[in-house]
Amino acid sequence: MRAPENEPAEPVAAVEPDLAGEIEFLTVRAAASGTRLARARLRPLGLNVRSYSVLALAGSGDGWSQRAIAAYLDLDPSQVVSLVDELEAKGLLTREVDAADRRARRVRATPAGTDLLVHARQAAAEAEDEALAALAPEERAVLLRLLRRIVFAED
Amino acid sequence: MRAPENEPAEPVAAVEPDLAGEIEFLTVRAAASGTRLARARLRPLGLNVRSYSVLALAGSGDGWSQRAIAAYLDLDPSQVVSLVDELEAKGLLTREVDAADRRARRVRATPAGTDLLVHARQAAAEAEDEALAALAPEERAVLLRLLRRIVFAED
DNA sequence: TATTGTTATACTCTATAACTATA
DNA sequence: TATAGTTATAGAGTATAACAATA
Repeated sequence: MRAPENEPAEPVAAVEPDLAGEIEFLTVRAAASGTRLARARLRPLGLNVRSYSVLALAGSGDGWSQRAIAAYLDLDPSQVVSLVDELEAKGLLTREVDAADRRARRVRATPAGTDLLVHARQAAAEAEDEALAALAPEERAVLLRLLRRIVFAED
Repeated sequence: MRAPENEPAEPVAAVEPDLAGEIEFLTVRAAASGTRLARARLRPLGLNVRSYSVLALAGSGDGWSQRAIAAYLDLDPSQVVSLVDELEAKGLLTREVDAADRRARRVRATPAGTDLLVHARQAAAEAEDEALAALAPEERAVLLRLLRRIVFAED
């Protein structure tokens, strides 16, 4: 699967493929396979990757606004609405008007949501471990640091 | 954008968010923003990220089969059909029956496709450079090597 | 029997625009 | 005038199943 069987013995290409040398290409592939693994393990819990992410935020802090969730997850605020709707309908989180700013809604996990989150985090961790099986712990730490730099432009 | 404005002063969470510590989460975010940058730069050329990838393979080697393209790009073979259809209709590549295996089609870039590919590769390189602006060249090399290990399970 | 390409379908994810209620 | 949430819609990406031609 990693290489085509029909690579020519003597290349005559005017342009080399070199996609394997493009970080963008590899990042997209890594993200896709990681998402696939995570999705498979979260499905039995009734979650997908995005609803898991929202639930994880709802289960932390003291009530995220939907705007803050959208910013943190790099989603459009309109996408957060349906994710929160879905989780609220399942009784996994609550959405309450913020007394200090009545435009905003504070999203918090319910006890049931917190319980599910424990299992979901375990599932996500297993998926990550499987996706990164080729890397030693120190290498994973390096990767984590580099990705943080890209995503949050920090360090 | 990187952090919510309403992080509590004194956290009371039963479960920490910690998504920023999950490589899966960061990889998906990095892939999404990289794709966004690449898409914006490829659009004026009439390409999206996936049609660019297929064209890049068609412009290299001596005629990839659609099956090999699917395996290399981690796409379902049925998805390759419509991508090749689209590029063929634009005259950017040809699809010919393989004489040695009449089930297979050999996909090759036309001169017009090769010309466009030169500009598309430049556009992709610019998008990558923008996406990785936070990293020094040596760090990009490290990232590249780690991603290759994950995606191709090699090294 | 197995594989290549194909068609079809449904679902998930992403991008935009417009609207409402509050500030 | 700007911001938080909402609704609606369209497009891109992904997953599956079934089929014809060929091996």
